[in-house]
Amino acid sequence: MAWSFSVDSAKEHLPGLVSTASTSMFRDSCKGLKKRPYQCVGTSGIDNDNIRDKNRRLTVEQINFLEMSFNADLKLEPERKALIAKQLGLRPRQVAIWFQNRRARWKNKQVEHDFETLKANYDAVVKEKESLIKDYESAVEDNKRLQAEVARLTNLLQDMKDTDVNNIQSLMKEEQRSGNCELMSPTKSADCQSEIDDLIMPTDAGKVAMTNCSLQELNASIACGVRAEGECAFFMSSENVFGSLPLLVQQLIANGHCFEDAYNIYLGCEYFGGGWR
DNA sequence: TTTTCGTTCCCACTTACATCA
DNA sequence: GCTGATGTAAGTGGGAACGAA
Repeated sequence: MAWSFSVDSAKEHLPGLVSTASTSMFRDSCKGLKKRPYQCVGTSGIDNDNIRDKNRRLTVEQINFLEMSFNADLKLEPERKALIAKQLGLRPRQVAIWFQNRRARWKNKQVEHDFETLKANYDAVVKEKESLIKDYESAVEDNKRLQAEVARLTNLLQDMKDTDVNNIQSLMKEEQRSGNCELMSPTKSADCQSEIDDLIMPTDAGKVAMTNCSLQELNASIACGVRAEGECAFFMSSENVFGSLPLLVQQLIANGHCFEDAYNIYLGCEYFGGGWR
């Protein structure tokens, strides 16, 4: 195909539409494969209709009308296209192209919006995951600490059983005989056997109440004679706190054990030994 | 009834140009 | 005035749908 173009004649006939810059581009672009109608004209010369369309921007009014129409319906039926084209003074092809490009822009916006939504959801999930990991690590630490405590007490108890089991049992029997422990006294124990069983010898070892309670708390619980859930349970006379403690506990404390360990050992003997009754 | 062909439309991608900082 | 980034009108190629022959 032979391309024929005269820049001078174009400038002469269409001075407002053919700038120096665009004409140089015009020549270059004609060497490319993709050409616009206004760029490469036939031997007949300039195509005035195509030149007129040179990347003409739509007016604000045209765009507003097209936007309104687009918002009403993204698709464009042939009848509507013809009507819009007539109303705006555009070619139906231009209206169709505008709708195509507008749909593409709309789709891009949708993709962006979807991306933002997904990103927000992802961030929330990550945050929740971090929180769960923190909780898990805290639980692992607690578990380690409790296991160490169990091991320590088990060892302590084992040592006591190995060395003093006979002594302990005799002490406990002596305590039971003396009636020092209210609930464990012969008279009380008959009435409160089920309570004692629940307290001292539960079927579930985990229910044995062993907590860190101070001597004051201990005294208070003794005075009230009430065993709150999860508290150390002493059911003894309250005249003299130390003197009312089980003999085993007294002896352990006298031997240098702290109160908590002494009482835990006492309960452990109750639970594991069980032979004093 | 099935096949073929032409037309139209749409989409994704690309190009060329206008505009702006 | 030049330049790069961005927005937009329009070109291109391919596929789908549809009707006529």
